[in-house]
Amino acid sequence: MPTPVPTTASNHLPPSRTPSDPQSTSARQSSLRESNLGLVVRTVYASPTALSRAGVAGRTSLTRSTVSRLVDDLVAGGVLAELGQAEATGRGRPATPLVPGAGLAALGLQVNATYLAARVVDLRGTVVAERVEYADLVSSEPAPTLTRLAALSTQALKEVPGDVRLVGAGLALPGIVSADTGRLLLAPNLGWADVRPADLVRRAAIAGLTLNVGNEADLAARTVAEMAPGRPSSLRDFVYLSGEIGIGGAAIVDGQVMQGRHGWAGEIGHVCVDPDGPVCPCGATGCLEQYAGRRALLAAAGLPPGSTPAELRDAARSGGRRAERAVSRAVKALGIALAGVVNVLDIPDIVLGGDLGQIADVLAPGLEVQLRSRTLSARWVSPTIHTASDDPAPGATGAALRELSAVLAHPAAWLP
Amino acid sequence: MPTPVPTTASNHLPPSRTPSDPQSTSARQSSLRESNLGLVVRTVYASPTALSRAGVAGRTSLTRSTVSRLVDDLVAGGVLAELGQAEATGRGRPATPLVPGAGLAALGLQVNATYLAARVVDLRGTVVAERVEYADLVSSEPAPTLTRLAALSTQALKEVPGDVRLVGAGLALPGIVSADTGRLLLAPNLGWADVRPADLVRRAAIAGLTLNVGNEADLAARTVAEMAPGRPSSLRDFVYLSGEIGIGGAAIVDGQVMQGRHGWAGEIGHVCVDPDGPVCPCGATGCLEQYAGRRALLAAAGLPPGSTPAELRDAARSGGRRAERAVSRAVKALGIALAGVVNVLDIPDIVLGGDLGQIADVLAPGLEVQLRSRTLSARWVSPTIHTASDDPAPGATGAALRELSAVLAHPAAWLP
DNA sequence: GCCATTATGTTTTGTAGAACAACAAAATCT
DNA sequence: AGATTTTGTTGTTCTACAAAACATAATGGC
Repeated sequence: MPTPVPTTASNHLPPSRTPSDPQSTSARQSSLRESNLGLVVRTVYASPTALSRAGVAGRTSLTRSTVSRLVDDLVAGGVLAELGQAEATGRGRPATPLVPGAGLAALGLQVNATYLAARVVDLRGTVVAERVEYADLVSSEPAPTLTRLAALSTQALKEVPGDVRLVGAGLALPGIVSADTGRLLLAPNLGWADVRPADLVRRAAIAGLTLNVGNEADLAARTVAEMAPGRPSSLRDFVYLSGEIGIGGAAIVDGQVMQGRHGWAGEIGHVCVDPDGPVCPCGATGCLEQYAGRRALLAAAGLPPGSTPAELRDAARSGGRRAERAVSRAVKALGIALAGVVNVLDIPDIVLGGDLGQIADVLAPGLEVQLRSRTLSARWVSPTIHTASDDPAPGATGAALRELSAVLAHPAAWLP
Repeated sequence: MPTPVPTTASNHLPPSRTPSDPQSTSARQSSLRESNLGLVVRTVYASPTALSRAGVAGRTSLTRSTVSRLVDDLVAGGVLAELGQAEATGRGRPATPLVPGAGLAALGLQVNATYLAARVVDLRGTVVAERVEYADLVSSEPAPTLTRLAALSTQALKEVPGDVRLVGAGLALPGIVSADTGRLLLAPNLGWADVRPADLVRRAAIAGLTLNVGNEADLAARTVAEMAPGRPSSLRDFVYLSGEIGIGGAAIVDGQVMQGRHGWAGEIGHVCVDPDGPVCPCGATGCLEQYAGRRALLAAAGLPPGSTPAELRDAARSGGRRAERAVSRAVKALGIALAGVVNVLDIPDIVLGGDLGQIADVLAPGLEVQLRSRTLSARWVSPTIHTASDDPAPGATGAALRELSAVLAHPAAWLP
């Protein structure tokens, strides 16, 4: 059974607001060590090839002796591991390659309108265990749904080897979330409002850990920003669009999710695209969702509500007139909304995920044209559309990644 | 004459991108000291009342002895000063009040469509010297304009007492700026493109310092975020709108200007408000500027192009039909654009500056209604409109503040 | 095959900076 | 006047890193 870490599990989440000053707390000797532990860990994790102690010393400006001391502790704590086989590297004593440890992992859960998912991901980015269950959760009840999710989680946890320690549990939700109180304020498509998931999930189903909730798009965007824990992808700044029934979004700046004042940033789905457009359940008019959300797209294309995004894409590609019109209407709306975002945020890379990722190839060309003509910065940097990999439940992975990132940020808390 | 600091003057600007990891460089003993020096400085500066050494020790978790050592060095370097008179504070040995030093100051310059300005601001926020010259700089020539600015700067520097050390020089420009190369890429209203101001201003006019350029709205927003160097105002997160001929903007998150990928974030003036709206010189259609920029407002109100914002406001308040219509058209456009920004950034506080600040009282009521109906978060946090204080050249002050903030961030670099 | 060379990793010693504790200073309260 | 209280200073101890010497384990030249 995975062993929870009671002393540190509750306070390992970064504060809900991004800290402005580098160190707002006093620095003592131990902070030095903590900072350098983090530096060593991040250096090893970020490197595409396995580094040795000397390699880490070369990349950081630490000495070999210091790195050695720190690495020894990190290996003992399971954050790093020594790869036994020394690869032949020319002259000199062969190096001991260092890799992320496999002894620490995190649990990521997700509730979406069409599925439930539970995943356990370790520090290497390996999915240790996984359960996904498809279901229609539109206008569902929170309690029974979360009970089903807990069952999935329990099943997944049974598959986790006994020597793996769980460091945290996260839950991705498609709605407005108050991370500090652990409350889901509103999830229009689930029909949920003011729910505290931690109260409805048995503690045993999450290995006794505190359950940290988060917005689905924010967490899914993490899977784009990091290919594995601590290993940044080539995109450091991008806007992620999560197309489902509604449209969620997140802005990633320098690899970090932009939270905003309350953690509600990224609600691109309700940017106004046309003041005279259709009324949105949110109360405003002409919201992006009313043009590029799943329901709006399928309805405009004349497809039955149960159709898949792939069917829409195929219809548009094979010359279906209504499908083509629906797509070009969505492209225009996305172009207006995203151009505004690019102008305001200065982030010219857009990643399409969820439904929008699946129809990205019919959206991207027109969208790039729109963005080039509507963004001020296009004359210097051309906006680019990317497609997210089609993970069945990116929010679950992202929730686990968020928990694991706490280990990389402050490894000292997880050392014996 | 002010003495430049050659060894540190060139590299005291924060990197153009916000650093993601707290310490990406190795921490040694000296980093500890640097960090704590910064902590002490920020604690003293941020406090509304003068703190003693013991007071600082109480607020930070440093010991009195450590604070004492650090404060002694900071006083010697001019970053802090001891206030002679000990105020009676009850029992015990009277405390020595610590205040920001007056020995360090920065130069802030500004070029705008209607004026040139030069200011010297010290660490206490006192304007040591100032020159403002009004002029019509629409479609002007960069070289002669910057020569006039240099003359203003030279005059202002003459007024600076000899014992004041200048730590940096900044220039606020109304356009797209590439901070790392020191280049103004485009300033539509000045008619400037691809200008390197540092090449056109004599070094003597900026006391031999390197001239750091910045966007006017970004820098003006700093004057709202800080009432004095290191003293944060009550607003920690807000969107600043700088209404001039064009409309510039900046988003401030936790007291820091959001830069974006290239430092071009905040271009709210070119957010699309109506896809079928008028064509904008930028190439897009229905940009906010076409509704709420000065020219658009005056034209819609039927006032001559040379009119002031105050005249427009008075016309609208005294029942001028066309003026009223112009204002309500601008309110609607601002509402749509700002609602999008609030939805994406989760920053419900808006500060109106420049022309928009002057007509804020006729804009604010309607604008708040618009925002309440168009933002998703309004049901939990009501969006609020604020007005910036009517500083004649907020960009110049902000440019100086940015230079001074480098001293507060890394005081060690300025100690003897 | 043996020894120089080279790079990795460990041990030892030195040092900087903060905590801790004791003390000196300067006021108020009784 | 003496006890009390708070501020600021002066040693001493402790911790973590740097620097340098040393140990280790490979390759390469003869």
